[in-house]
Amino acid sequence: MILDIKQYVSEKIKNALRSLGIHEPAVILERPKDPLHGDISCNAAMMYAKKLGRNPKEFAQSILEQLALPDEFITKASIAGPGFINLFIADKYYTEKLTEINELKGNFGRLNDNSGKTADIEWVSANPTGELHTGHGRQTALGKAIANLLEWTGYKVTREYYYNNAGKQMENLAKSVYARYRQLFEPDYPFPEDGYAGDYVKEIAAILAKEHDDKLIDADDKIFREAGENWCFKSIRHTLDSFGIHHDIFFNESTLYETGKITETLEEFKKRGLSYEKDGAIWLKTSELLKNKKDAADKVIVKATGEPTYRLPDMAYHIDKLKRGYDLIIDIFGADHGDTYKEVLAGIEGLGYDSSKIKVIIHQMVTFVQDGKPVKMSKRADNVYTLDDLIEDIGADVTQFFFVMRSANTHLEFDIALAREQSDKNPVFYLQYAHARICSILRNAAEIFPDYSSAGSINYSLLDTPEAISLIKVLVLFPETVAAAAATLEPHKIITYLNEAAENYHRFYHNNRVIDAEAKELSFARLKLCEAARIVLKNGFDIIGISAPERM
RNA sequence: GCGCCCAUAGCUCAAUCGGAUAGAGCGACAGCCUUCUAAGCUGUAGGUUUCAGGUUCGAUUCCUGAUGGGCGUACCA
Repeated sequence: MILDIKQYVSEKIKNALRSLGIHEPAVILERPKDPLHGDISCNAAMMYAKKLGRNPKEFAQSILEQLALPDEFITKASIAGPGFINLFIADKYYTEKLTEINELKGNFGRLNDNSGKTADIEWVSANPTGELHTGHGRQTALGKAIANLLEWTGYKVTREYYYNNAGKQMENLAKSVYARYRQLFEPDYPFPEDGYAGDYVKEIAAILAKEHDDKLIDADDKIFREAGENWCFKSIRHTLDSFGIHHDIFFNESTLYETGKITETLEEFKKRGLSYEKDGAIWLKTSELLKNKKDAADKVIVKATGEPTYRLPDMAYHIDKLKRGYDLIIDIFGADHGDTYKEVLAGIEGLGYDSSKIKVIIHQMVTFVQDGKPVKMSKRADNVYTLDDLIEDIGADVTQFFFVMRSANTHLEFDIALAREQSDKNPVFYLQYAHARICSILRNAAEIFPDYSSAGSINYSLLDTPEAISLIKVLVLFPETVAAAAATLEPHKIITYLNEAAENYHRFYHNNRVIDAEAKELSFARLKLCEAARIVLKNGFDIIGISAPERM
């Protein structure tokens, strides 16, 4: 018996509504918060009673009569509150679901809602002008989890990094490297006022000095730019690597120039009368293109110097991504980019492209706190606390978890002291501990019951304690949790769910002795439940991007 | 000024498409280890969901306004 209980119930209620005169009934099913309200509740009576001029509770009764309960899967039904229909599902349904979990293992929770579709997610995309710092952490972690989440719903996912090694910022890096290099020979040589102050620039300069001594003092900017770029990019990739992130594509902005896509886009704007010249620059009529026209000013897309501003290549880039034919395109930015992406989307829409496939995730800023006080971890200071430092300090799992545990559109307070804590206070360990605990039991079981792994049929009906039933009910919800999290691109929903799963497991463990040499049949059933719990936790960890330790 | 985001327990945050008695963790207090991992479990205390209206059978959720905070408002990205 493998069936989707929600679909079963939904169809049944729809039929009941049809026979009561509702032509195209929409049925919304929910899981009540209170277990006393059953396993599934339906608000159809309240939704339709008014249209029919009937009392909701009385109408609920009519629906109930049409349902002909109890049946094989629904053991009990009741009407409660203002007119909810509450249904109680047979334990048998849940216990047999365990078989499904244990068979699917690492695939339990994988959906095929989007199989055959492709998605592209572009994130991090920091310019190679420095190391990744803690401010990059949130989007780095979010992108990692969201990419996983999309894969779990069936998408074939391309992970992409937009790489910009041209422009003013890079020149600035070149000048900064040059100044540091020259200072090695002339300590009084001035450092550019807005140069990159980080120590890493000195490190780059030192490498150049070691290789070339002072022979580069009159050398072209290019050599300093390249040295800087290479060093920074290597550093960024190293950080991503230690975070377990691997991009499939590093899309170099310069290719947009080389292939003529920038000029092409610009010409198209001109042709459509969406741009004009003023003060030597080319302006885009963003005030007309933006949907929210209030106070929207036109923006420069080509500076008086002839160089495009970031907007133009960004638009050409998104057009390129659209043309690649993905079903879904995701960008992740911090709140400081909140306005600019709208200009980019408005621009490409102005050129006739459909931007509805592009979903932009804007996450709010992160404050690092220690002992209740904000801690500065900015890039401006000479001694920078990098993302690498953070990972080294608290570990990749904790870093990933803390950045992903809150909804992206709310400000994140990152408690660095709590994150450092290798104890029960740390919410990551609560989850991982549950996993390690299960692994330990399974190891013990292998010794005590050598025949467990080859056991034939399992008597799941022995899983009849409230804790066991409650745990199973939570485990069964994993696939729909994945669907819900993916639908809104919110991986924190997985964490909220995993907390509930872990909590239920710990309670089960505490009240139900798993291994009992005197009660083999019961032990086997409970071990199967443990395995299922382990699978769900592990799969959830895979999505949010943390490890599943077997020992702690 | 204008735009976007946010406001929920002492603190950090959840809350299913608008659902029933708003939930966790931390902190506080009180219990549970001669049994499979106590990084665990159990209990107590803690709320006018910032405020004022509106829509609805029903609002933390949607709408309007106010207040407070974050981020933008570049010929930087």
